[in-house]
Amino acid sequence: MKLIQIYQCLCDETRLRLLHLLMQGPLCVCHFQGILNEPQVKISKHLGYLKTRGLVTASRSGNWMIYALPPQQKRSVELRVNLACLQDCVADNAVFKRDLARLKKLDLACAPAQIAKARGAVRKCC
Amino acid sequence: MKLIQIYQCLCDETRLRLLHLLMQGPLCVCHFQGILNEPQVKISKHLGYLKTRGLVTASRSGNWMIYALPPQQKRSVELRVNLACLQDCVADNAVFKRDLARLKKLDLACAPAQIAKARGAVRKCC
DNA sequence: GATCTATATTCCTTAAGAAGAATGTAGTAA
DNA sequence: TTACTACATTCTTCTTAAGGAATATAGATC
Repeated sequence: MKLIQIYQCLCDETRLRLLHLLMQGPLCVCHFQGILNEPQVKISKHLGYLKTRGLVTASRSGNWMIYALPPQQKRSVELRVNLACLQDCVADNAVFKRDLARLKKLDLACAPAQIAKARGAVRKCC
Repeated sequence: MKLIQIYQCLCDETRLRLLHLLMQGPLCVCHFQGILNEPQVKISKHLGYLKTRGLVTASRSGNWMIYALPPQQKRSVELRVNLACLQDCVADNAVFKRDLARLKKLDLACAPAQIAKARGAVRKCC
């Protein structure tokens, strides 16, 4: 069942944090590293786990891999409902709030690669 | 985090079916056996898993163990939201609908022990 | 006390998952 | 070509989990 796979993705804190951040828009691996402050392997493997189960998509942009949630119209009902649910549940959580705060700071210094490129932002954003 | 434990409970189909049935009210192990058509060990162990993580409560009534969701006011926000979410997600699923149908049939022949007792129902309900 | 019933626990096997170290790779820059 | 950057994969170790067979236990019945 598809639903089970969603729950499997949701039962690890690192993955919850990744998904939570992705709800704000696409990001590349180095952004996650900076925000979560976790080693690259760990981030990369969890993103792979999410990708295998269809919860995120990946696309390359130069050296960067851009991860994103599937486009709205492609999200299953189960995914949509559970993402909303997740957001409710972690709204007051310190870790998740800090992640969001860091994301906002990051956005000022360095937008996601897609956007950064469009803006002609500095190359070495990560 | 408490939320993770909830998701851990939700990522097995058997446990989803158990929780889904419990949303209709308390049940004992033999009821689950009949409805899910799964061996006793399996049911019992999954109920134990749920109990350890606080998603269900257990109380003895004679030979029977009655399992139930925690009373409404004792359910965490996370649990409440996720149970509602689960109910939405499986509403159209054949397996879960069949479980509900069987539960209703079961109720006619043999109410949960608590109720059965109160009604003076036949002893050997399981 | 002996037996039966409903349920739990233990033991075993197998598989999946998490984490880190080391290494590989695709694309960029010089 | 060489070197660098961002990321992925492989290998190993450890832990958790699932399922079934066999056995144990608590309470009811005789």
